[in-house]
Formats: sequence, structure tokens, C-alpha cells
Amino acid sequence: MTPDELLRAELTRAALAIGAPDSVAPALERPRDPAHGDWASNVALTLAKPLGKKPREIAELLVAKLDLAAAGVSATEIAGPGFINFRLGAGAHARGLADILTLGSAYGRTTAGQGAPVNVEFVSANPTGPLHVGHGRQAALGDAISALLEGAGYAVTREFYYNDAGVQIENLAKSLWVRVAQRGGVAVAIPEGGYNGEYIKEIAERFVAEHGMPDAATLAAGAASIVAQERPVDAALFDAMRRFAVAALRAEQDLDLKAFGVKFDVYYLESSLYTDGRVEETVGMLQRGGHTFELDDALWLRTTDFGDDKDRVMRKRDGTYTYFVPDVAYHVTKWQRGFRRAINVQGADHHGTTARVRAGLQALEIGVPVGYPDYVLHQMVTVMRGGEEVKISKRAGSYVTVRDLIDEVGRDAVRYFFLMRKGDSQLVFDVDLARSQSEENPVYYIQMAHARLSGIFRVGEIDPATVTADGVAWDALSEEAERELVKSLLDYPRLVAGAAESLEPHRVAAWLLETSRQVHLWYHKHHVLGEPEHILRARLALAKAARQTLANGLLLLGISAPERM
RNA sequence: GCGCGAGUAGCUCAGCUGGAUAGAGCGUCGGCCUCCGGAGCCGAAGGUCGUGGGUUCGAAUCCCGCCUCGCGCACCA
Repeated sequence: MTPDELLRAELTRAALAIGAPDSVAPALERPRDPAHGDWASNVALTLAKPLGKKPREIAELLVAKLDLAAAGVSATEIAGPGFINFRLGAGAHARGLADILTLGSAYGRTTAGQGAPVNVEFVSANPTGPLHVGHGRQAALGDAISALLEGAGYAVTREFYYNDAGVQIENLAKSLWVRVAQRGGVAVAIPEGGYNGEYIKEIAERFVAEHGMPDAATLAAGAASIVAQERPVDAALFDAMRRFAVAALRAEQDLDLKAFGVKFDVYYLESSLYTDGRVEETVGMLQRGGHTFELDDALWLRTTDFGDDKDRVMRKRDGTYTYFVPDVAYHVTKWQRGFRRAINVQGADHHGTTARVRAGLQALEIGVPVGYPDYVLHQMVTVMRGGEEVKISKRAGSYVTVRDLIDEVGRDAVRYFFLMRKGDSQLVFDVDLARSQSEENPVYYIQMAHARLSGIFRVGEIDPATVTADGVAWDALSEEAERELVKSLLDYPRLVAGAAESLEPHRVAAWLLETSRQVHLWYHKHHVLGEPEHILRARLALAKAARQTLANGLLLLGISAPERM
């Protein structure tokens, strides 16, 4: 039992003894102000109504009933409207460090998820261009959420879904055709809806290098078709270009993700939903279920029956399906693959799709719960460079890529910057600031704390493996800075559990920064090496525990924990 | 117009799911290097938590109205 669990149990016992309802569940929290003790409880305030007494009076009754020694409490005080503040004995907290030393990299991990499979889908960028900053935020968020869930005992599958057919890919192929034609001397411009980025020119160059330059007449005829909003006449050549462009951009994105240190377990292709018949099957099921209707030569789904604000077209007048049909079919596969929990990390610009995907799944009546899947939506990222906002437009080809950011400020800093804020907040990524700040960057501050702690062992020529909790005089950790640091370290499991439950990695980022502050403060004020034996041993144990916990937190965010900088 | 999100220090943002005197980084001002790394530490100034009501012992946090900003509202994806 940890000190707070012990205290909570004792508090519950005392509350029942003075006549509290059986449902009483005393809450313990860390007072904002350390002067208010190590733990505080508002239980007397919540009991005021059921017991019909004044909060302070109840607090006094409770304290009288408490077995302080059993709870490891050295002092109590009743404060304010009726808070009970508890101060733990000097060693009571520090003894908790033994857990950290024993558990090591497992400290903060739990088995709460009991190995249940969870699917986390993120990035899911279509192969029509390099990954941009928005994808970067999503990659950092999705990967950290996955790590948090793994740490909470879930079996996580990181999944990337992409559209490799459809209109956008058609436009991509047309754009490539135009660039190849331009190289072949045909005067033609990128069509409406096409992609203007420089990278298409590079792909055109490579296409010609590998496949040879197609003859001018074919290119010119195809270009004319494209201008006329048709597919080029030479379907075989066009398909070759489409496949080439998709493969080239997928390869580029993989390099981006590799540079960012993100790995996916599954890449799911939209086209496979058509080839294996799942799209047709889904449509059939919806029709049989009676939730569809025909109007204006199109097939509609009555999504308004399931909470959407308007009905949606499934099959267009031209006979093709809207994107949302394969999207529903795709989520059916998640359910069928055994994921009772699925989390989609997406930009807030996709939030319009959440209601209709959920509605589609409900209309199938296959037992999918109402709120399936979960969505974690992050707000937009705006990029500032040279004091001006960089307008992000794939078609215009002007935007900042993930690779640009990593090259400029480093992977660790990019990850931290994307994770230090709650996804609900819009994010201004000032590239110049991120670069110029690099020496006083929060991520370096945190890594420095880890490096300094490592330095103690390096300089002292002490193998950290030899530092254990055995026989450590915990009372020796009596300095204020030590007590505060210990408290932060012991809060870590609770913090991580909360972050995992709420799918909010930024809580870990904030904890790392605050704890690093305490490490620097402690390091600056108190020496380890050269102190008397009992102090040396206690402080080495603290240094090792702090270093371990910082490393565990950094790992969750995908940030390295360097031994030296 | 409707939906989602945001509005907290000069700037960028936290605020542990309702607690005590609202915090951090950057920026500004002022201090600290015989010391395990100064890539650090200490201090100061800086707030009507957008706004008006409500709920209760207690509200930045929950509910309602209003204002401002972002995103979305296709037989595009």
C-alpha cells in the first residue's frame, strides 16, 4: 500500500465511525501550496450535508478518530472551511522511492487494460504529398497516446489508413502526367484540382528515368484529355503513372515517419475494401436494414435516425460511392478484427465526419456501441516563419513539412512542442522561435535534468545497478527540495494513469517540465558525492529514482533521455 | 444560420475532471560561477480567468444567454 492509499483507508474507517454513509469515499489531493501539508482531504466538507453538522466540527471529530500512526501521519491540521491537512513523517514519503528502484522501467505501468486490443489510427495521410505540420502533430499525438495505452496494459495496434484510389489519386496521376508531358516538350498546365508542388516534378524526373520518356504524341493527347477533364486515352500508361506516384509518395512519407521515429503495425488500403467486396457488402447490409432510400437517382442513408444532422448520399448519381461508405466499411473491419475500442486521431477539420461514421455503424445493427469509434481531434497548426503565417496549401505547394521541422529543430524538440499542449488548443508553431530558442527549449531543460542525474553516477564512478533501496536511511532525505522532488516522483503513476484515461499526453509533458525544475533546484542546492555515507546513499537512491522516472516519462512521449548532452 | 473547439499575465500555454492566496515557459528588470555540467539557480514586476446570470459551503472548472476568433457544414476526400 502506498502512503496515500493507507491514509485513505484510515480516513474511510474514521468517517464510518462517526456515522458517515456507507458510500463515503474520501478524496485526497496534493495541496497547491506545500505549506498545507503533503495531502489534504475535503471529506469533512462533503459530509456536512448528510451529517447535518458544520464542516469544521466534522473535521475535528474525524481527526479524533484517526489512528495517525497507522496512517504514517506525523501531523494534522484543520484549515479554511474544513480541510484536513496531513503531514507525513520524514521517511514515509521517501520509502516510496523503493518501489521506483525495484520497478525500474516498469514504474508507472499498470495492467489495467488487461491486454485488451485497442486500435489507434492516426496520420492516415493520403499519398498525394509529403507529410505536413498537421500530420506531425497527429503523429506525435497518436504515437504518445498509443504508448500511454500500452503502459496502461492495453494491446495497441498503430494503424495508418490511406486512400490509394479515388478522385484525389486520379488528380495526382493527372498532375504527374502533366509534369512528364512538360518534360517531353508539351505545353500544358497543371489542371484544376491538381497538385502544384515541386515534388511532382521530381517524381516526373524519376518516372522518366525508370520508364523512359513516353512518345510526345501520346503525352500530348493525354494532356488534352486532362484539360478536357477526362482520363488520358492511354489507360495503361496512366495507371503506371498513378502507381508510380503513389509508391513514390508512400516511400517519402515512410521516410518522414522514420525520421520522426513513428512505426505503424498496419497500413490499411482503402482500395482493398473495394477489391475484397466489403464496400458492396456494407451497402447491401444497410439496404436490407431498411435505413436507405432513393432520391434524385442517388442512394441515401438515413443517418438522421442515428444522430447526424442531415442524411447522407452513399451512391452518387454516377454510380460511384461517396468516401463515407468505404469509411464505414473500414470501421466495420476494426470491429470484426476484435477491437472493442478504436481511437481515431484526426485534425479538427474532419470533425464533420465523426457523426456520420458512427451513424453508419449504428445503421448496420451489428452490435457496435453508440460512441464507437472514439475520436481525438486536435485543432489546427498554424506555422509562423519570418514573422508571417505560412499558408498551408497542398495544391499551391507551399507548406512546411514534418521533415523541414525535424531538420531545423530536431526530432525530440518537434515531438515535445507538439505534445506540450492540449490537442483542443490551436497551436502556433513559430519555426524561427523554435530554432532560436533551441538552447532554452523546455525539451533540453528536461533532457538536461536527466543528463545531470546521469552525470552524478558517471563522475562518482558508481554503477547505478549497485544502488538499491536496501538499508537506505530514508529520513536522510529531509531537505525541502528533496521532499518536493520525492512527492513529484510518487505522483507519476497517478499522473500517467490519468493521462492514459483521458488520452492527453500533454499532462506527461507538463509533469516532466515541473519535475525537471525540481531536479535542477535540488541538484543546485544539495550535493550527492562527497556527503557522509548515510546521506550519500539516500541521495544516490533519489537520483537514481528521479533519473528512472524522467526516462520513463520521456519514453512515453517518444523523446530520448540522453546520458550527457 | 447550425455544429465542434478556443477565449486565463505583454506573448505561448497549463490548471490534476468543483477546493484554500489562479501557475509555468518566453519576454522585461535585478542578483548568483573555487562547487557532481551556469544548457543552471534565486528574486521582482505583471490577472475583472471574454461577458452577464444561475447552481452550492465553495466556480477558471458545471448549466443558460451574449460577444470574439478558428474549423466544419457537397451526389469532394
